[in-house]
Amino acid sequence: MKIGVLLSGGVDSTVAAYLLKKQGHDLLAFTMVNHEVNPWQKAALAAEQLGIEHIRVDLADQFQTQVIDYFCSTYENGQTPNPCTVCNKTIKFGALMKQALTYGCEKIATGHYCRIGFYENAKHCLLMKGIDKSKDQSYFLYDLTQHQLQHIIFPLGELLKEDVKALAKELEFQAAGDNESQEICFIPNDYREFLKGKVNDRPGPICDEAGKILGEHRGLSGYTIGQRKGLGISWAHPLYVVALRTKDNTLVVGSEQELYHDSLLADQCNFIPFPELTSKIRVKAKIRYRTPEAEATLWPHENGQLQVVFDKPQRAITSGQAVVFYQDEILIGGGKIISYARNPHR
RNA sequence: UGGGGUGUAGCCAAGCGGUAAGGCAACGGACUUUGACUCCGUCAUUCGUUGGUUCAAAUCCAUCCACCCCAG
Repeated sequence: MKIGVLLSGGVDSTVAAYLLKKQGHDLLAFTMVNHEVNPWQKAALAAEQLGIEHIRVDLADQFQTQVIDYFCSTYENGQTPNPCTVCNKTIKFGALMKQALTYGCEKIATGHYCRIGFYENAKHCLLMKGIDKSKDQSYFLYDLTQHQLQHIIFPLGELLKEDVKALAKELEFQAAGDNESQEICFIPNDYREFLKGKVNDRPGPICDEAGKILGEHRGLSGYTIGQRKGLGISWAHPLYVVALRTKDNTLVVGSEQELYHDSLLADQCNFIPFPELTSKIRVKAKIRYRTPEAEATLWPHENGQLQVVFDKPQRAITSGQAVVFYQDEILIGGGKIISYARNPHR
């Protein structure tokens, strides 16, 4: 089979490509050029080591409008963006996949720790967690469509990260010694620096919920719900960001206890095994990557929105982030958090 | 210039004669394909000043300084 591999040159994508090649597939590597920081050299080196043809796809413009502009405007609105989910949907498994398909590839492979399942005679796909639960990246893919999933292969879905790492080392891949940390791919280090001049915000007051002024913030885009570091306020107990009020440019802080809420509202929802939610269902929901799943009930809401009611209050529900729903291994769907709320069904 | 009170790290603060707790903040690291959280580590040779008592003082005494409160 002719397969396009999305190659970054890191451990995961390199090993993914290697495994497919070993299986005898006809490979073509694709690396996108997005902005400033790009791993082109690294990817090129990996492709050379793998002995596969490498194609560079310039997606800088699309990346700018779809991901970076979204990133900045979300911060400007007092929300916290999740660029990876957007990039996966519109760039990696969007524009880049489209390109790869024009080269005659039947499938696209990446180094994600996820699995694809099938049902109804392989007419429909399921997105499932990777076997390695500590590395599972399905969260970032909740917004993919059936069409996208049908063209995807995840060679690492059945593997453990440590085995992948060991294999990379054994094969003497250049990336073998790389550390995990990626941060935001288009931002070298500090996202706050990156936003300077791109986001229109200014210093303002830091208050508690009673309105008492405790300090000054450096612009709301530098903060997110649940954040503790960087407030610069010494208090009897740690203070956390509880709300970003754009209307009066105020950062509201409070105690940890004030971060817990048992319900949220989401929109722009996507469901993978079925087109839409028509009645309530029980799921396990994740309100952010690397937070344990929590028992919850999903209720259809007006305007295609969704009410998520947790059995137990969740910490720091943040608008702009993705909520993703699971039933066992299967990713049911997800949406974008608009707000937290009081449980209306209690 | 009468009376009372307080002065311990950037902030709050324990200590009350035996050789400087803790919290917050900050900084560093770990974790991490978002932003966070979390975790680990670092952070006063010194207790407003200067003297004195004592084997030993942040702790007792005196002095001066600063700030606060009440009276004028």
